[in-house]
Amino acid sequence: MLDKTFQPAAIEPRIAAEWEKADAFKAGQGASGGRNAPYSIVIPPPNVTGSLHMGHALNNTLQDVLARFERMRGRDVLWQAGTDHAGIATQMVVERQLAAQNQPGRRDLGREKFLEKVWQWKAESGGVIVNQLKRLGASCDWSRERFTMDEGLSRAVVRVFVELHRDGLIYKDKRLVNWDPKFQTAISDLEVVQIEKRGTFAWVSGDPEKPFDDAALGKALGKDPSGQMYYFRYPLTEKVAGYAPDHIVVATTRPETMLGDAAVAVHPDDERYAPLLKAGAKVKLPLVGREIPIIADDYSDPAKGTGAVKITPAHDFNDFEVGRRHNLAQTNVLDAFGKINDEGPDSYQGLDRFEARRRVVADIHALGLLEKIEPTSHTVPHGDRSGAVVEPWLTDQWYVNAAEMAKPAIAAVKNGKTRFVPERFANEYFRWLDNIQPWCISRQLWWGHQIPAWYGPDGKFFVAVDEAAARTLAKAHYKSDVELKRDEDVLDTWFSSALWPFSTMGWPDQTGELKKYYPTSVLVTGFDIIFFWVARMMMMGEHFMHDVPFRDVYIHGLVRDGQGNKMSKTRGNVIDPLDIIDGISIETLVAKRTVGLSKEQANKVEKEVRKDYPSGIQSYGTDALRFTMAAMAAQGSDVKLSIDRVEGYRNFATKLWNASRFAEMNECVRQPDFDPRKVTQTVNKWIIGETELAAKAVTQSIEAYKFNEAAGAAYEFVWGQFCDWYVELIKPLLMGDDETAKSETRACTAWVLDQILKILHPFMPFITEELWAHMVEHGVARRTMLCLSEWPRLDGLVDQAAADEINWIVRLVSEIRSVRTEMSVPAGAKIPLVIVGADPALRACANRNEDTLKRLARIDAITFEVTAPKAAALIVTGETTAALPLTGIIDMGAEKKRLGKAIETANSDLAKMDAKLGNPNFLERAKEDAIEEARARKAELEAEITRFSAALKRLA
RNA sequence: GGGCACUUAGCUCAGCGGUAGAGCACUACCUUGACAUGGUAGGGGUCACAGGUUCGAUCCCUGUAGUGCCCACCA
Repeated sequence: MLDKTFQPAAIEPRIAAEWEKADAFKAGQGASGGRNAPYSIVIPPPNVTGSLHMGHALNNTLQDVLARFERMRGRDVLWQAGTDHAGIATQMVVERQLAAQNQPGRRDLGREKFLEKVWQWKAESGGVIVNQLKRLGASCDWSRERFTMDEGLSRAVVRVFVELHRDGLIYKDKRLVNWDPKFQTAISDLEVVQIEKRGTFAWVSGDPEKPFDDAALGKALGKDPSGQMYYFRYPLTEKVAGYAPDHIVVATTRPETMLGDAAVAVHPDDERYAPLLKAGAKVKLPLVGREIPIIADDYSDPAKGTGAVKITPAHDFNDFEVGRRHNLAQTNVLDAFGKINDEGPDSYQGLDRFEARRRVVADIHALGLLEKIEPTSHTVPHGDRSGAVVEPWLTDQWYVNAAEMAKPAIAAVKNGKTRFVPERFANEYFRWLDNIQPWCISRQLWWGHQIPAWYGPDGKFFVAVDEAAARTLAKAHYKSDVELKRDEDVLDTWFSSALWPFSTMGWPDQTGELKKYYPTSVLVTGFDIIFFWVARMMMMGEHFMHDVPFRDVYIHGLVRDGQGNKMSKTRGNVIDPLDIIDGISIETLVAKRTVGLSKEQANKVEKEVRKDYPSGIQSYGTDALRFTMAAMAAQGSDVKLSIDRVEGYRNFATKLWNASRFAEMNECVRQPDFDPRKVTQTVNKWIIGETELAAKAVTQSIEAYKFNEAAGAAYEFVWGQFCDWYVELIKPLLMGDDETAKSETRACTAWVLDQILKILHPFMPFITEELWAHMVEHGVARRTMLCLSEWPRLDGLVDQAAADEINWIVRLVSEIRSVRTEMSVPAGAKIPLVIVGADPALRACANRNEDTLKRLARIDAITFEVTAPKAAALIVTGETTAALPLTGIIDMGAEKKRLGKAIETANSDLAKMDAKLGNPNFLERAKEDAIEEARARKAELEAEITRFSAALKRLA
């Protein structure tokens, strides 16, 4: 027997173990033994350092819905699992751990020893995320789990690098990169986040009221030196005729970069500075003493600042270009840590860039060359991982010619080889690829794929798959053996991720998997990594596989909290999926949400948490969480997750559980020879037809990636049709003495329940698998697990006459109940029902369903009359008129009011129809259906009004 | 500065050229033999605003306002 309430915790581990034991998700099978077409998905590999968050829950629920659905449809499903080595993130985690354990740090250990530690960490803690994904019920083929740094994938990475280099698509270049001084590595454009800074301090030279002293300097440059615009006077080396001042004023938000200035640029047409250009004037760079030219360049915008702009080719992307045009020196004044290097004046060397900023401003002021300070608002680039302000820095790095590789990637989406769902994300994809910059792929880290380039003594490098091959190349070049040194840098983590769809399938070997499963069917991912990952997989896939990596790209939104806020640690609103699944006490929850926060933040968060969850979070189970995710995943919108919603779907699971208990108690046992086409009972014909419609709706919605509609259709059918009506309608049959009808109904209920379990399985795999297995006790032993059973393919089962009859009952019962409530008839009281003016067919129908009507509407006797009795409440549904004679019970006033209101509503609707049908244009131009519908509605309303009016008259 | 979305019930959101929907919340009644994590009935919306197209607009178009996101730039 099933327990009275559904306890997810009691069944989930057992079901998961059974799936695993049966190798249920292994690629190469399916509901029909994998004979059908392959269906493949590669998982967006979570960071190996990661732990499950709501984004994973959403992402993997959607993938799992697809995988389970297609597996049941008989497709040979490969859902490729694995994790990403996550360069910076992992290196950080391990470094932090070493520090926490007072062990020697990364640099003390040296590269080799440190990497050993990382691998050790990976072996011990790298499996967390995978186990958490399993708890979600993700039906990946776990036997094929891969890691971006395992041997095969590393081989693919090297191969790709060597070939792209050979083809000129990877090259080494010295140019400005986004340099992260905290991690001392280059990062790509995508890893830079812009953060808005707004200053407040203002000061103007020569104002005796406001001297610019140390205190003022502290205010201007205090904690965060961003947000202020500084105007410096650069003295001219000599007086220029036609130009009054003895200096030129330039503005900057990064004063320390002036140490590397190479010129001052003005617009060639800017008349203010024309004399300076004509005279070939120069300025003497303060603090440094270098003479630098005043140049003419279109880059200068006369409307911005003073119209004269300082040019620092080594520390600004625009200035770099200007410098190239004018052949200016690239003076790099910063070292890898963001400190002033030996190119700076002696007294500045070794100063941190922000400290140097203060000093430059103070020193310029001391020289009387500070003109003014204005508050400004500008965005400052930060490293997305480190949070540090990123510096444009001049170094040698490896680049991918992304513009070239983007061409086929763009074409593939343009010509429909790959389709974005929702479509509008294709535009974003194009917009980025159309303007793509070279992709900086080298990182000055240790954890990652080391770049396969070896340097000879003269700095010439040889790119090859391994050192032996490099040596061969070197020997050919130098005509002798020389010592080679491997490039120390590693590749951007996204470089290996970009190969994921084919590297996991064994490339560069020509494997059976590649042949069968590439291109993959669909990629399911969030919009935040369209550029990082999707676009790059497209480039690599097109280049190396000569085909797109996936047919469809389904883009889902972000998971936010119930109010639509981003989940964030400091806000304290991060909901852990496992807490919803397992439940968590309020004390533990508070502790968890406040860990690592400042005291002030922690207090605030604690207050919020205690308000939102006074008694913690109870255990709702995986199925409820998954169903919530699917039900909320409307295309193109974020998912706002509220616990209330999860609770509602947990209740749905309980409802399903109890409906199954009902079936069990009534010995509704699955019959192998049950044929849904051959049932005789109207109610059974009806529910079978409804089952077909529901199955079709769910199927079509999943096919269209409309997860919310699929979940909604299943929910409505199970609760609104099966539980609310079918189960109630069959009770008289199950308790009656017509044995034939009874046994048919039992078999039919079992059959419908089977279809329900199948339809719900992609969304709620645990409870459905459990119920499916449970039915074995009383029925025919299941030959397969539900996850490998066949998806319902139902057709031609809708019986319109049966549907009409059941709908008639449903309407009549609902109407009677409504009147009972309105007339304040006690819920338990049984009352008579009079059907008025029934024709033989209606009379037969009512007789057929006598027991049902009596039971559901609490009727004690049904009689037929030509006219409605006096002192009765009138009911009108469609063609049927019925009356509830409520002598002694009925409140005449209430009934009059009710009838009056009904007439009023009907009249107002009728007026609308009349207006519509009275409009000649409508009759002339509207579609035939619309006109027919309006006419039918008008007739219906008129009939209602007539009958209600008659009733009202009788009461008066 | 450029682009893209969004604005529908108290809240969170679906939907759609032709009677406005769900979940939660709310009100009343009900422990009836699956289920109180339940049942029954109900209240609640000029579908942001203004124009236009159309026989007909919550839906299509234009504009306005507000909100969110992405990209770029900053002297």
